[in-house]
Amino acid sequence: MDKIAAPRGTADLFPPESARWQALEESVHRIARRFGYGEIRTPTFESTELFVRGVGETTDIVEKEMYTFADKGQRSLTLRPEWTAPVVRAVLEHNLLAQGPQRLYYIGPIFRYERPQAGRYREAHQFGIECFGFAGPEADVETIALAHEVLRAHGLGVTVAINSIGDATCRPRYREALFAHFAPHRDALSPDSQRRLDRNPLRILDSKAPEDRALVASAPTMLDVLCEPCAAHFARVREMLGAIGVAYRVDPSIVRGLDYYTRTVFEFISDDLGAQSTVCAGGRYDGLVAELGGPPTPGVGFAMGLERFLMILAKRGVGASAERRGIAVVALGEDARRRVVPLVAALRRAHGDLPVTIDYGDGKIAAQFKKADRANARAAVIVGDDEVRGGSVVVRDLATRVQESLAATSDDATADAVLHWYAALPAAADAAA
RNA sequence: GUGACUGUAGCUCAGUUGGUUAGAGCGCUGGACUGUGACUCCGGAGGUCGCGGGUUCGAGCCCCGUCAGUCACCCCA
Repeated sequence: MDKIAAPRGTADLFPPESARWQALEESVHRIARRFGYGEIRTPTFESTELFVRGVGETTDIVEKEMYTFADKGQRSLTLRPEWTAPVVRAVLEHNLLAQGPQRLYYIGPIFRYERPQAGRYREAHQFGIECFGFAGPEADVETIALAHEVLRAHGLGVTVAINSIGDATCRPRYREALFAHFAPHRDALSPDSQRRLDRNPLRILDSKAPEDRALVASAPTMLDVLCEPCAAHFARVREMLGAIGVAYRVDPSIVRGLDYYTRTVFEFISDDLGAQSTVCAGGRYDGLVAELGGPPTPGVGFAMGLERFLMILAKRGVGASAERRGIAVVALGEDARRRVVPLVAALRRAHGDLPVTIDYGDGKIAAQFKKADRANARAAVIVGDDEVRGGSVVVRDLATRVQESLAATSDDATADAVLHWYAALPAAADAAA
């Protein structure tokens, strides 16, 4: 087969699926704006160095998942595997922090070289926010509240799982405590966890291996070891989440994979996603801005996987029914078709919002009605030989099958008459009943 | 990167222990009905059986490779 297919782990998008994406994107823009966030767009590729420093040299993303290439000038570039590092880079490059705290959101693709499976693709799309300049727990809560609102706005009742992974003071202590707990039982751990023990003992906590379960359950939790400022911060986060009515559950096994997180981390999890159950995840990253060469600046944010979100909505059948809307122009014969072109233009000009379609083919009237019906048009405007001769158009309500004849004069006047008639139609739901 | 399962029409799928011109439903299209969507009836188009190799007198079916999809691991949105 010499047909070229889309690369592995990528997908084409077209109607009616693309309409679901548009609806989600619009709602996400609206909600971010409502929280006072402004959109940031950054290049699709960046210097490889940005991700190595920003995400962490020993993370899986950097070690094996990046699309890295050399351009013709021998620069090493990488397709964006995540948004936080590029956003920080842009904020620093344009010195936005000089103007005070920044609330930014983004929506767009990321690229990771992974084996595709449910909810995982090589090109995926994320919506997320980054809030810079607020060290207090209010910013953590606002971030969680925004994510919560996006999910809630689409009818998902969700509980956020939260944890604190401490800061530079207490996290090293916790690593030691974990190591001390697991090391004596090294041989009893799963092979993966034996490896984690040396590289990053925190990762053992979310192991799925059954042989690890008992040891994980008896392990000390981060919350036992938190330094006093971190403990106070976490307590305030919990208190305020309760105050704004966001349901949460403390889950000490949440550790997050990227190096830059500090203190609060959280995940929104869904049962509808199979093994990739996280639809949205984030946390605080107070060290990242300085790490990338900026002034020490606290930050907190999240990333939401749009494919995963849409997957949940599809599974729940949310937003499945499209309403009947718009006008299909039916022209019978070449003469009528020619004369109807200006009328179609006038209809589209007159009312920017209604879809106006026309079939330029030679199909007979029954076929054209069928197409209009399938396309979910509400009304048809019919022009045939009789109408051309008599100076009229027939307008038909496709929901009730009731039709009438309107006088046709100038194209603009006819368009007005048609739209006036359309505006008076009963609601589609009533019409169907 | 590891493992399992699956690739037949636009879609969903049949296809007997390997055996003539590969089928169905839906969709598309023409007609019955020469200007009205449903239903019914009759006709038509649409397939290099993912691709490459092998075994065989003969492969959609068996074997190997490869590409892709699906699911899980690792990891992550």
